[in-house]
Amino acid sequence: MDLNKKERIIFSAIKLFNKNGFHATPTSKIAKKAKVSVGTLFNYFKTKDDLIKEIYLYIKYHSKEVFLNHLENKPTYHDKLQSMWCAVIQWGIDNPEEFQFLEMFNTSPYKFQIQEERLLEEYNQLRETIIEVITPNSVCLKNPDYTLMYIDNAMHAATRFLLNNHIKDVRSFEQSSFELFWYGFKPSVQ
Amino acid sequence: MDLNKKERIIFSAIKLFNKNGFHATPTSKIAKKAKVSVGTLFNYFKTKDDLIKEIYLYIKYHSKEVFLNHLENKPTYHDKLQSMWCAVIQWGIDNPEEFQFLEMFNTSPYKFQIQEERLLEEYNQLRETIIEVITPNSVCLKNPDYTLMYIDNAMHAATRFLLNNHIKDVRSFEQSSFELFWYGFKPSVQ
DNA sequence: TTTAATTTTGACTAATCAGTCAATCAAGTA
DNA sequence: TACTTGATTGACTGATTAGTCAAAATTAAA
Repeated sequence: MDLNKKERIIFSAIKLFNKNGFHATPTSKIAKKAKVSVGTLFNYFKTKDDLIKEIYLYIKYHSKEVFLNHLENKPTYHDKLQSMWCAVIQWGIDNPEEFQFLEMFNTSPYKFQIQEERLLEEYNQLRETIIEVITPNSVCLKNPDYTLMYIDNAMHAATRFLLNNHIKDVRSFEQSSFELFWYGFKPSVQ
Repeated sequence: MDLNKKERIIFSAIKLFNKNGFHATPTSKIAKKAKVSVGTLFNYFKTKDDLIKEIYLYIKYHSKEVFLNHLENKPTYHDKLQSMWCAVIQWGIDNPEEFQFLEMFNTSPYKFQIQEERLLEEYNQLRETIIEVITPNSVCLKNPDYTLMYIDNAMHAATRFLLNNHIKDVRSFEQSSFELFWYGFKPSVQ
């Protein structure tokens, strides 16, 4: 089991799926891009659907620290969220292909085929932590699961905007996008 | 040109694409579900890719009023946005299949193949209106295009949550989700 | 009713694809 | 070196698919 080879297949597949979609990306092209034979690809992944789902899990496992690491060691919950906000955006900048793949996967029917216990467990831990962080806000408490999803979505939107447009000053964008997220639309009273 | 027949094909396709994805939905199945022959399907749509893109445009044209209609006739910009917020959520509830299709299409490579002048123009008008509405907020003015996308995304997130979870009291959810959007995370000072 | 024009049909085709497997290769071992 | 084990290969296959087209059905016109 050559991990290097397996990862080469995964990364080639991510790029091709992003470019052509799941339907217009034959396994033969993935294998060619990964400099591997079709036979090898099917040694490492049972089926094409399996490959797609494994890519998702791979990215999820490799990116989850991004969330958690930045919730600790900050005094206020404003700072905790802001720190996570910036970290997620930075992850998107560093891994644009993985980011785009996640967006595509999450809106596809594959999403509902994922039932990975270990992943759910780890993310449940993340869930608890974030809920703890947002607890001081009464609105959030009404429906913590919605709030969780709302946060995740807002970070994704910011990252997507940054990736699709040419933003020169990332730091400044992180700042003002978080400000909109944090203060909302109420005209600021300053 | 039987419009009824064309719409039957479109709606059958939307449902099948949502269920199985673009790649695993043969045109033969779409035709069968629409109670039409394959030949007829290809009479109305040049290719399968063409069908997919036409569905997107169809939904866009048929849903754009939802945004605009609710920005007028409200006194404050808080009320305008809230009115739009509720209208979009209601549209999602009334048209869950169209909603899901849009989400799938928007994250797919097809998105970048759309270059419909007329649509861009109509949405540009919407863009101007919303920017006018949000102008009083200084944060939004820094990057109005981001704000626009942020609003759209937040409404989508709320709708998606409502569709994927069993929310009994829609009115109350509309209220509290908009509150989070409007006031942000800052602990309310009441 | 007859004729002409238009729409619909579905069997068919050419192309493509996921996945297989016997043969080859590479690495380790004695 | 000779043998064993496991990974790799890519030509091949059976199944599936997008799209065609000549014939049939339907509609409109005369």
